[in-house]
Amino acid sequence: MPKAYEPSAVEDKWYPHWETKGYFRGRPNPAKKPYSIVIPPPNVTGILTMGHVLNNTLQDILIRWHRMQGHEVCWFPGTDHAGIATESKVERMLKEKENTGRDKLGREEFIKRVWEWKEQYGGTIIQQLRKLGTSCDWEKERFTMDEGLSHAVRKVFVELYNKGYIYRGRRMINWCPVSKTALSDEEVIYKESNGKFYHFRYPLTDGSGFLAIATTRPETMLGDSAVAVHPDDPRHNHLIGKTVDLPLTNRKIPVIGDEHADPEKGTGCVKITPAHDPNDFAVGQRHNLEFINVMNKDASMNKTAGPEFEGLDRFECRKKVLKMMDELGFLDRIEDIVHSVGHSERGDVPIETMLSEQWFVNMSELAKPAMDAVRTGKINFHPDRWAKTYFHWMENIKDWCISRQIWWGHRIPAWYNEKTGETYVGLEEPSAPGPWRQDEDVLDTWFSSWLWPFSIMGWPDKTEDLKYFYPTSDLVTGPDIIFFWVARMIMAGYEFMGELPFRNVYFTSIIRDDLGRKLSKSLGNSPDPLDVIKQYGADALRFSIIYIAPVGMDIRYSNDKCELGRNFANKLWNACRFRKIQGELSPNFKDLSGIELGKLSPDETWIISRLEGCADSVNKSLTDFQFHMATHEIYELVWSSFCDWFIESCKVRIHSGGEEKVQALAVLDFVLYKILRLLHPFMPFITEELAHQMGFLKDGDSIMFAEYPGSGDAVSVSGKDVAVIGMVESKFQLIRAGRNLRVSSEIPAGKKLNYYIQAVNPEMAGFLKSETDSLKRMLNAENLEIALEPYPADDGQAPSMMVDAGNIYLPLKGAIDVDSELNKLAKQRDDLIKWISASMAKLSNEKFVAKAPGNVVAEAKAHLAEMEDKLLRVEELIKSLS
RNA sequence: GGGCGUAUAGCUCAGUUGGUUAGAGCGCUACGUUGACAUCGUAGAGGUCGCAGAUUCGAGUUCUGCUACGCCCA
Repeated sequence: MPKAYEPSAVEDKWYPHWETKGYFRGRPNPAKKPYSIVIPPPNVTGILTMGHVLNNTLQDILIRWHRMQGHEVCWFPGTDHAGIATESKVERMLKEKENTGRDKLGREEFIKRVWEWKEQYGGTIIQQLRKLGTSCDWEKERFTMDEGLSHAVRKVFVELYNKGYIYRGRRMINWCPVSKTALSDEEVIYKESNGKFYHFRYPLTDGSGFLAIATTRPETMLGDSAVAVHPDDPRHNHLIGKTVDLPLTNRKIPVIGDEHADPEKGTGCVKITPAHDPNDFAVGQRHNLEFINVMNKDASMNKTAGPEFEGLDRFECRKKVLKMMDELGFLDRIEDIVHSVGHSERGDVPIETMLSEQWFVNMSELAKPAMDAVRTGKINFHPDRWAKTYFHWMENIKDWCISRQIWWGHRIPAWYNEKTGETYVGLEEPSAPGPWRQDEDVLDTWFSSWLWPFSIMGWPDKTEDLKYFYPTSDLVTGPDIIFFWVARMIMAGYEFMGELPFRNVYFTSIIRDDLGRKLSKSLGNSPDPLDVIKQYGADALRFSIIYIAPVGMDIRYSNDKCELGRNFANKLWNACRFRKIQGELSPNFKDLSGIELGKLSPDETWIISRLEGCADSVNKSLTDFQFHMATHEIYELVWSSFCDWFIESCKVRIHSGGEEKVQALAVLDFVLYKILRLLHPFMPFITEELAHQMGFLKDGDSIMFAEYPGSGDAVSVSGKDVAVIGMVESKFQLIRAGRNLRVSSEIPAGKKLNYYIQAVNPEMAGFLKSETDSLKRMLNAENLEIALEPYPADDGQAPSMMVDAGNIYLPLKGAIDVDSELNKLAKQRDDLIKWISASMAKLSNEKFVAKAPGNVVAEAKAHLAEMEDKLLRVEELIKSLS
């Protein structure tokens, strides 16, 4: 074995092996319990990001953990077609490479080109996920535009239409002027921006004065159809019924009374543009106003805006309107404000709200069972506070705008009869006499994603997979898509399957850079996971990112944090390397068969109990989705308990040879194999490699299917063991004190020393004597004297340390700094006195004794006794020096 | 404006139903290549747990208010 672990060759070897052997396959098997996860489908255009790394590592941990527990496991992978993103990406490519585009090519040809692009470049991320070690059942990979999934989309559309949930209507929608399509409310991102409040005067037609209004969007005044004042506002309500001459147009518009006008805000007058603002739309409906659309689809001004403005971009138009209003003397003043402006997710420009004919889903009925499921705990969110966010959205759920004015996606299965105007919605083109024209629009990508948990399994066919693997077990995803995806999947699950889609939802943290900034392409602070894998190894990346992920908060990540995982892998590697150097594998490594448990050394009992405890709490942590805690447990077990203490102390037993060595090696093997299995879900590659290198597994076997350590298989924990384990801990504490004496006396670690130990009681003396060899080795001592008496004064004075097991002295033949030694002891004495007096005060408090639980009082008493005992010992040490 | 969250060591974070002297990793200091590992070892320093109250025998932990920062929704 090389001195350092080299991940890349190992990773490149095992992944194809696992995959070609079909180890990732999940097939319905009535003899086993099913466990399934559907991947949150990444965009087919996407590449692997740190967010995917975190998300998919967590899923793989759950998947591998359950697989090792003997469940029939299936992780369903795939990608979504990301309508707007993919379409604009391909269009950009076409423009650059061939100087052509969507409109030049025509619908059919353009879609053909997108498919070609998808076949050639799409799904990069699927290959990249393999580098991470994800054990998805790749034979089940699906794409949201596959025929089966498309059929599911059409079927759902038709069903909801027939139920009256889907309708077509002219409503206020969010419009992206760059992608030139409608968006759902969720796709609008509000950003705090600096803007201006422009104060205008509109002249009353009767010449009796002006109405002062203010707007952030002057260009929309061209579409104003009223000015509203509050009906109870004494300043203005006498004007209701009059008209104003809308400047820059030839229109007279009415002054209306409506409660939308807030007397507290500004002048109390507000301009009403019903075709370009959702609130004004409502006012327009109430008062039967004109809906005047003044914009084109690219947010330039249209003919209705007037000849002077037609064709101008909305921001150019704003400038022109301002200039002209100023010249007319109608511009009062301009005020700087900060307000939040809706931006389009993809185009990153301010969206337009406008009136448009679109398809919608009425969600109110769908939401009911979905809310019940979370409320009654059929579905659990982790961390559970996300349920509050969920309920807030669900209780205020709005109709979902699902039509998009793009070509890449599922075309809406609606046809219009060009003669009769009749609308037909169905799975196939209508056969009735036409001519029929199919709706031009496609559906929101999420309208296919929300079916993912069952469409991926072949719905609407009643497949074996559906029967066995649905509902899925857990879902792992980001909280940013709780509305887009999670909530809608729950609704779809109940509506179409009559059942929940998953039982647990784990919301991941959001990854930021080490300065706390969001990772983004434009900032250039987005590490490429493949580079990280190359540099540190996939196991290291996986382990590190889980280890540093705080519970329910954002992760601060930087590549150098992967050193933690890399070093840990190397530590494990070298522990195994050490074991290999000692000789052949023990035949009873699996279960210690043939070794009499009563004959285990105290250290061996201790490490086995540590191991069992760790396995228990790792299982518990994973059950509670506390991944971070699980990695900390294992890290501590391997590095500290196993390597620092157990391996070091067992060396003396190995070197002594004979039966002791045989047993020591057997325990080492037993523990190591368990550690590898415990760690496998987190670090799949190195654990598989080491399990084979060590000989724990035969050539044809995989650690993927080895039994996961758990509480059922404890080798020994009895009352006697508990006492032994406590003594072992005391021994380690004593060793630490002895080493401390060496360092503070500035004696090189390599120099052999003599120690004198005064044990705290005969039992401890007996134990320490039986542990002389291990103590000597770990203290690097030449000689060790263990007694019940204090260090004899006639040998001169000696620096000492007091610990639970007793006092340890470092005889230095007079070379002792009595003053500093006395200082050290005095400090220890003062600390003890402080604690004792606090402890006594507590115990003499009658209320404490009366009200605190018995065990707490007993513990406090025991503690006090212990402190008092220690104080006596310290005072004796001080006396011996002075 | 409404909601959610966070504040503990220089940094990033743990800290179970309140109960001994509050922990880890990184960083820092000193020493060290002793036959697994310098991707390492040994030892050490470092915290009035954001502020102010309240409840309690007892508060990092519960409650109220405040401050600061972050996210979501309008």
